[in-house]
Amino acid sequence: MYECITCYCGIKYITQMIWLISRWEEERYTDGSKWKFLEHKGPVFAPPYEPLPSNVKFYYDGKHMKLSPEAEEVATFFAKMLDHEYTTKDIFRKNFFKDWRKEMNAEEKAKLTDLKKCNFTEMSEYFKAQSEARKAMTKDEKLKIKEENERLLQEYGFCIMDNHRERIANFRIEPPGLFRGRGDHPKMGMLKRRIRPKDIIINCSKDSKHPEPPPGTKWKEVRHDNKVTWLVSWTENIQGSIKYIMLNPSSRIKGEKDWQKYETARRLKKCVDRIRTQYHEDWKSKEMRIRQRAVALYFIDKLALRAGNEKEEGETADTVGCCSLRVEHIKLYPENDGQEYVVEFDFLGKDSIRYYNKVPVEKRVFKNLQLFMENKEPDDDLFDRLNTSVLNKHLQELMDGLTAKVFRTYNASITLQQQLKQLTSADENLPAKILSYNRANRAVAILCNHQRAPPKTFEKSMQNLQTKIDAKRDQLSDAKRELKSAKADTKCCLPGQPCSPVITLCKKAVQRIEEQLMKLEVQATDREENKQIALGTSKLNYLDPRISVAWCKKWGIPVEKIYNKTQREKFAWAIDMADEDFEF
DNA sequence: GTGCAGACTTAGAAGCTGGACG
DNA sequence: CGTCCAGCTTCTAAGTCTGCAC
Repeated sequence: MYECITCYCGIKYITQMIWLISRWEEERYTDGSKWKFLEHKGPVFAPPYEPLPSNVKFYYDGKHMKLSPEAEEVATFFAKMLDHEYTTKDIFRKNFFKDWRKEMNAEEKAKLTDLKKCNFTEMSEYFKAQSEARKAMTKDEKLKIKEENERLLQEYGFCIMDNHRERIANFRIEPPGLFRGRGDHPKMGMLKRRIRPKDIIINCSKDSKHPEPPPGTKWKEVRHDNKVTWLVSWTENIQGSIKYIMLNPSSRIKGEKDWQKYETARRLKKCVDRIRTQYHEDWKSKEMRIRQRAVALYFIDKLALRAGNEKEEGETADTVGCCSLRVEHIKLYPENDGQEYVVEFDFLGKDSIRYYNKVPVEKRVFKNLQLFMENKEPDDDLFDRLNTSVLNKHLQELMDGLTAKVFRTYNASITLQQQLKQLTSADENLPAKILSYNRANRAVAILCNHQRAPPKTFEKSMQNLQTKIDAKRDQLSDAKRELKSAKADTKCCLPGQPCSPVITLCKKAVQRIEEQLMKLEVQATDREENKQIALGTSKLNYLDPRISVAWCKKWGIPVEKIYNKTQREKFAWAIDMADEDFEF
């Protein structure tokens, strides 16, 4: 018996033949519909607020004060974050206090006027104790919770879309709390409201069994829009944007889209030379807007910058992408460290991650940049005649489906392919090949500027690893010594004659330890090189998985070595279809 | 063109867990 | 058998891009 591998329906089949036509080859809709049938159970709401036990006290100006449940709940959000840097930031505190006051009753409002006089430490201690208690639970208790989670997952975590039972990505509604923006976000600390059934729009097919709202409540709306893929939506109160519940990356609908994305990038591969020639030409255009477009496109292509949409000032952190670069974000050096025409980039990109890079550029680009910056203030737009919509309209004319982000996908994937070719050598063993893979992955992560905060435990874990390596070295020299003495003892290990069993054993031991040592050393190198670089984002979003699958097949590397279970599920389509000669 | 809503992808951090290790 | 931490999972913010109204 074979269980269905194309979704989570659990149907058992007698033969595997059924998958000769895999789900990736099922017929696709041509009219813009995303599905014909959609049935699900709706979202899981955040658990209701549980008031604190009466012995956990809040103090204002040193004096105990009993808070109303509404005010108390918001206070606990702050208390839970007390150890976080956020709560020391002025904007966070100001926003929090303003929103907290809105939840207070008249009496509280009159009394609580200064956040500095609020003492949340007992609350904070209480939550810490709770989390300790959770950790200290018995196996049985933990198992119970696990089973309950599993039950919830089985009931709410799946939907039926067309003929498949699909996993839902985020079936739980975001619980209320304090907004944590990234970087210098002007709204950090604001209260994220609790979402109620009357905020929720349900999307499902007419002929499905509609999800029921909790007893005594109503949905905002139930609609049947098969031109979109979401199951549930609501409007969030911080930015007023819409949030969605959608399917897991393993689903047909996400997988097909992902596949399509890489196919678009492969089409770019076929015409990228032509496009490059054209923008080189356009640097000479007599129209300023065309020159700006051409220089911006050059950056997007060469440096894998994001498009850079305009953002509403004061609503979000001040971050930029290519089209929204300002004069203050670049510096020009006619000559720098022996190189000519160097541009220094220094700006905050998505998630307020700093992009810093010094790159030599063509003379024409350099001269154009000088021209664009003439008579401008530091906070003026570098490309004042350009925005993402103009740029994307132009790209659309160059190739069907071409937008700025396709360049990132294309350059990431082509870099991986080329790096793998360059770095993999046939005579290396498995750990070394995997190191090569990670290095190729790393080259892409650096190109895309995927950074992470160095893990808090980095230094320590590096030290631990070094200790292990030292121990392994000692072990190796011991093993070698033993081998030597074994040889001396038996004397005869003549050519052509089998060694004594003792010697064979010793030799095997040495070999095994050498391999273990090698593995540890490789691990140390890998980790050191990875200190501030995040590989996950590029692996998940930019690298055509078929390149990796082909590489694995070519070198006989089990795909599990580079993709964990979740990743294999997401990339099932690629694992299904790529053979070792796949070329991006 | 511009502004905005909407839908969807991309992103790093936080939280959790299971397997290695003493 | 308990501890610890790396790797995985979850979370949700922050982008991109399209389409529509004016």
